Amino acid sequence: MAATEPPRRPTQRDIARRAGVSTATVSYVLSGRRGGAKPPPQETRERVMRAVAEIGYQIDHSARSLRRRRTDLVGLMYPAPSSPWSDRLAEQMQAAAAERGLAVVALPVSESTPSDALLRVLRERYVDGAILLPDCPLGGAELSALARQGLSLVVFDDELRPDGFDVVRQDRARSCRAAVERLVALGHRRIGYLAHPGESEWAPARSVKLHGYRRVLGEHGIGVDPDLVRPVADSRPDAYAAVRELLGRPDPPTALLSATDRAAIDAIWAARDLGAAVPEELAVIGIGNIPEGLVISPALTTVGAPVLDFSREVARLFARLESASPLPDAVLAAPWELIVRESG
Amino acid sequence: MAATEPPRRPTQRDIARRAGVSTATVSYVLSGRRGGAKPPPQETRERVMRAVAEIGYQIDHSARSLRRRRTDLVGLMYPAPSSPWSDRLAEQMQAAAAERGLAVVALPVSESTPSDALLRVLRERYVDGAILLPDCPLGGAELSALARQGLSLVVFDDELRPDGFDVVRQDRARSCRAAVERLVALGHRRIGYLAHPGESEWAPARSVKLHGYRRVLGEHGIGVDPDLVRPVADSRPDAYAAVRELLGRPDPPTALLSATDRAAIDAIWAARDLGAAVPEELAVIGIGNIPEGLVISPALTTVGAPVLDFSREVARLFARLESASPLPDAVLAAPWELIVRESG
DNA sequence: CTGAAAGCGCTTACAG
DNA sequence: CTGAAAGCGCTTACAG
Repeated sequence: MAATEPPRRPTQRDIARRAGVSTATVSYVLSGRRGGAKPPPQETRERVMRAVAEIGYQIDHSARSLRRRRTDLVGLMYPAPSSPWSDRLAEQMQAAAAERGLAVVALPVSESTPSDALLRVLRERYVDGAILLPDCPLGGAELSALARQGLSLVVFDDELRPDGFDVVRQDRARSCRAAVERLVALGHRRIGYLAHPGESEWAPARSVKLHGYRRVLGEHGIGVDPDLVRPVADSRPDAYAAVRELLGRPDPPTALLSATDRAAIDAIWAARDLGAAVPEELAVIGIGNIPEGLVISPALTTVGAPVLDFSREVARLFARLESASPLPDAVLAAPWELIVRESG
Repeated sequence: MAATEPPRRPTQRDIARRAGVSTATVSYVLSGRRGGAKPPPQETRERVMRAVAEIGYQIDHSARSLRRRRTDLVGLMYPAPSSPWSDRLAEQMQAAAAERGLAVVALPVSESTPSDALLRVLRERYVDGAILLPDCPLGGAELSALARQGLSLVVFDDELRPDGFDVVRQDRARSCRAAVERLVALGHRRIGYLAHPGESEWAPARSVKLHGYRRVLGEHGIGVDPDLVRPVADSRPDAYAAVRELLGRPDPPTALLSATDRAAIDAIWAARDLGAAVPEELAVIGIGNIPEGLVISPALTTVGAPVLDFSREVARLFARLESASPLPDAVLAAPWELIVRESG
């Protein structure tokens, strides 16, 4: 048996030997293309393909990439956990990539382990290009440097200036403020906030939600009651418990803004279970606009992208990837909106 | 300006030239290791590192991989959409990988575009190893072939025999049947099933849920009413609408098994909104055991892994990866369980 | 202590 | 129509 045989992947030399041709011919047959010249004749192709099948040859990605100066891989980087948005984008990228024979890898960056290894995937050219969802740990200078080295990049960010890479603007801060404005306009004065865990320590550019909450309250002369700001994990019993607790206070909030739709949904459950009518006794507005917000009753008022579609952004990445000369920088507008439904 | 300058990544030759050393020395300095010999002296190291910083050099992944015969990349393949389970596994893999200086890429395979390009990531050695969650589109023969070529593989599958790769057994079929058994034992005769879209066309090995549902009903002499089997998309208004419709029938189901916890949760919402008491008037059991099942009230009875932890599986992948000689095949038991809470 | 050289597995202009 | 050869950017045994 071959049990202890050292694993060696067959190479094009093995194919060439077996088919009685040169490695050049093997390569021509496998790639199907060949400069300007005609492809090898049918007979030769068959001999090569037979050898490939018999040996079970698979091309070596590293060698091909080194030689061709491209990896045929694109990445999607996003802060973990995944969401319907990152899932959808991955799916759309994959469809577009498949048409071109490229593969897509997802690069979830965990809050807990902001792995340097993950950034190396971009820096060391594991991929030819990438789409970066908001709040990935890369600064403008670094992105420019990557772009200058030929990496194709489409970056979701509301502040960065494009510089060799494209930027997608969502105006998240504006629409988060609109949500708080709405609650204030509805007459609410005690407005709670379900924060991302650790959000209060984030850089300002990242904590647009908390920042907008504070700012709008301030503008209306409403002080921020720190007791009404609760960090809760995404989609966990935390939010439910926090809302139970908030509603049990002597001076409970009458409205809640939540950094995530999932926590907002948990909040609605909690309110319903406690017999607090939503939105009459507790108005709830989420952030993110995930599809589940449509299912709960009352339907979730939220802030987010109006449609679950990234065709433009995906098209832009591939346009950059395929363009012979560097494309001019683009700014794509994909603004978030306040989506008023029933809960607030 | 360098706007039209063709992007060229600097190489170790550029560093060598600038630092006045050979490329061998650059490589030694950068890698920090050097066969048995001592590393270059401090002064040389500094010169090299200075040149690296000034030029903004980043190593080329393809070239390094080709030479070292390893990519320092591991993959996590799973059927899209992502779930708390795939997220958690990605996070645990990433933590373990980061300790070793490796990166993790996620490989979500979409039902709609079962991309050949994605399989190439495994076949063509983009990665050194991978963990495959259940229902990835790779057969036993193919997995064995990949393993024989030296790919390290840990595969979640209830049927496959390990063969150069390790297998994690969850016994999903058994525990799905246990869920139906429970409903029958509770006296239910009209038991509906919220299926994965397209599940009835899946291969038997993949449709363990539907199959278990049918089989147990058959064993108890309960005919399967096709009207009670509804395909619904994961986490979408579908499930909510389907349950509304089912409960409006003249002969509504008194119990529901759902292929996903999310749809089960939607079902509970729908029942509550219609004033049907859960579990008294409609018992609901989900499959998957996602954390959200704990939040809804009544808490979701479900089937799934009892704890959100993949340390053993992750450790096993890295053991394979790091072992000089091929490890003997392992079968890890990580059985799903019926987790009885309140909803059914 | 350092560098010249070979070679990883491909691709591709080029010569025959 | 086909093959010999150079070279992509690294690493590493080896010679000096």
